[in-house]
Amino acid sequence: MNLDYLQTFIAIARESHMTRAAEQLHLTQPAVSAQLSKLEDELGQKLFDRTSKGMVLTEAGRTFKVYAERSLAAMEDGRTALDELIGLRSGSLAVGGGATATTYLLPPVLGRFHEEQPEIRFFVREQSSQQSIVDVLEGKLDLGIVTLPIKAPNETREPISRLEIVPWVEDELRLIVPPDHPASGAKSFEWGDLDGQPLVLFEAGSAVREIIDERVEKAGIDLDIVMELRAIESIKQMVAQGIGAGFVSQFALSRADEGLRCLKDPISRRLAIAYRSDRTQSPAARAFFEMLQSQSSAGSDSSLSS
Amino acid sequence: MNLDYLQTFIAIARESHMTRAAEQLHLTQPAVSAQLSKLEDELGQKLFDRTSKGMVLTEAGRTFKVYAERSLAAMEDGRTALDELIGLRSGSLAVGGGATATTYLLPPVLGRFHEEQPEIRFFVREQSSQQSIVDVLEGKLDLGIVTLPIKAPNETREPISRLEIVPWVEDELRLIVPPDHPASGAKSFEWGDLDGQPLVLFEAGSAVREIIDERVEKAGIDLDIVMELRAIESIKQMVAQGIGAGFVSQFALSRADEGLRCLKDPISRRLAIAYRSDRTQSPAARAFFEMLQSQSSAGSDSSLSS
DNA sequence: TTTTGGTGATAAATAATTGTTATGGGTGGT
DNA sequence: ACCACCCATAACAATTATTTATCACCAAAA
Repeated sequence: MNLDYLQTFIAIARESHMTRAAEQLHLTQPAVSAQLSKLEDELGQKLFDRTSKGMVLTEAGRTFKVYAERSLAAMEDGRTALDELIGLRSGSLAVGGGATATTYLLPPVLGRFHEEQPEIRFFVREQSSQQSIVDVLEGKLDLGIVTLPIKAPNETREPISRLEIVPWVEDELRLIVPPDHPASGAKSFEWGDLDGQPLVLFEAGSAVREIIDERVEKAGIDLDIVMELRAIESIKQMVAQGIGAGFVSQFALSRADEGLRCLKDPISRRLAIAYRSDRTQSPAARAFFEMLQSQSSAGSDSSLSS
Repeated sequence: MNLDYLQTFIAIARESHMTRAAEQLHLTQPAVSAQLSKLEDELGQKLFDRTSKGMVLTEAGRTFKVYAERSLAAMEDGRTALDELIGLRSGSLAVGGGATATTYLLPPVLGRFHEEQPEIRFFVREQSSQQSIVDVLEGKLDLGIVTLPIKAPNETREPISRLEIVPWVEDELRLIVPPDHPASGAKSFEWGDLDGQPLVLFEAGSAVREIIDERVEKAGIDLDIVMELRAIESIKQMVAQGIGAGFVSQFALSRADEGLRCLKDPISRRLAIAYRSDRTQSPAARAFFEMLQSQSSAGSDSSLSS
């Protein structure tokens, strides 16, 4: 059963005239005649009475017309819905990332995107890079903002082969210290300065924590970790309260020169965008991905709010 | 665009597997593949991501699926609606007729029909035979109960050629007189008896009145028409009140032997069923027509209530 | 009455679509 | 490295749709 038949049927009903309907449909009259006959055969009932003046709907025809129009309208709506997806006039976007990304990097970009495409709905999930990778592989996320290097996950059976990792922005971790700390006001620090000092760190398992742990081990010092937290703002508050020093992303600091840098060996990390290259990206995801990339190259300042 | 494509699309989405979908559809895998490709080409977007494990809906696919199902459901509903028409589980029926038919003849038949086909809706219109003919020709009525002979109408441009007139029941007009009338209790009358007598008759233009007028003229007598009415019951009431004698259909009388007959030349008329033979009769109309015919042959008694 | 103009239906040839069989490329598991 | 399974593609066959030309029919006009 062809939907064109329904279109033809509707046209004949509208015109009450087969030849005129044929012209409108850019078909010849015999073609229309054949289409209608097939439709009638398939439905088992005559839809029109043929008169010398034209076509008159039978009761069956009047009854069926409603449903034919409904069916065609549904298809038309479907086409429109797909066009809206492409035109970013509808659709949704799921993005995952760590605390730094979701708290400081994504909001300005999301704000700008939302301004341009107000009809797109967002889902932003703060979670570990590992979890973001898994979710991207399983299709739960369109895009994941992760810290490099990534480790292959073992919690999923999805193949990792087509996971695309595109480097995004470079981040540097800075040491922040309480106001009454000896190093307060300094521009830099060395690992030896931290030996035995009380520290407030991200909880184990986070990407930031792993970087710190690795550096600490290399420096051969002992840390006095007095607190493990999940939120950057919490760490900043704890440090301000004098509980200890802590490491946070440069993007979490209001001024670019804030925080102490490790001069000899800057604690840098690269954030990347992860997605499945073997899955069709929704138009919204593609558009947002491109905005992410243009933002990273344009604004090298810490806020990214350009 | 073929509706089978939508069916195929739905099947693939349901199975997440093209080959399995093909089996269910009794097609080969390449056929299904081609259908999906055509659908995707027509919509301008990929509906599935092809993986080594099977098919995964894209956002476009998820979006479109809703509309595809809606379109298919509408067609299915349309088929069901047509089947219900045939099975007399839905539909409507418009019948027109004169006072005798709509008041005394149709009710018992309609009652029986409604008992058998309770889902059919009726429209019964009491009007002149002329108007019924016009309405049948214009498609406003499925069937018309008319008094023979019919005259060609000139109020419509519809061709009269295909108007089918099927004789139905024979009716006899009887004279009814007031209780204190000299002829009260008699079985018959002659036209001479009515000369100068007060009479209560149907209004001019009705089929019954035309028959009476014709006979009166032939008999060469003068009538004292004191009242013209439209409803049979009104005439009976007026006669009962002693206002004058009147003519009514035998079917309007409770007993078959009631009323006075014109022995020498019974005032008979034939009622007929009119319909357009060049229009498809709805299943309900056909069924009702057949019931009308079987009733007329079966019950020759005055009530037709068998 | 015959004629004429307009209706949709039909026949035959052609065009387009659809389906099948056979095969290939790619991916993931053994 | 191979195998099994997925879908895509190619070539051919079958089916379906469309066009052109023509017909039968009806109604209105001559």
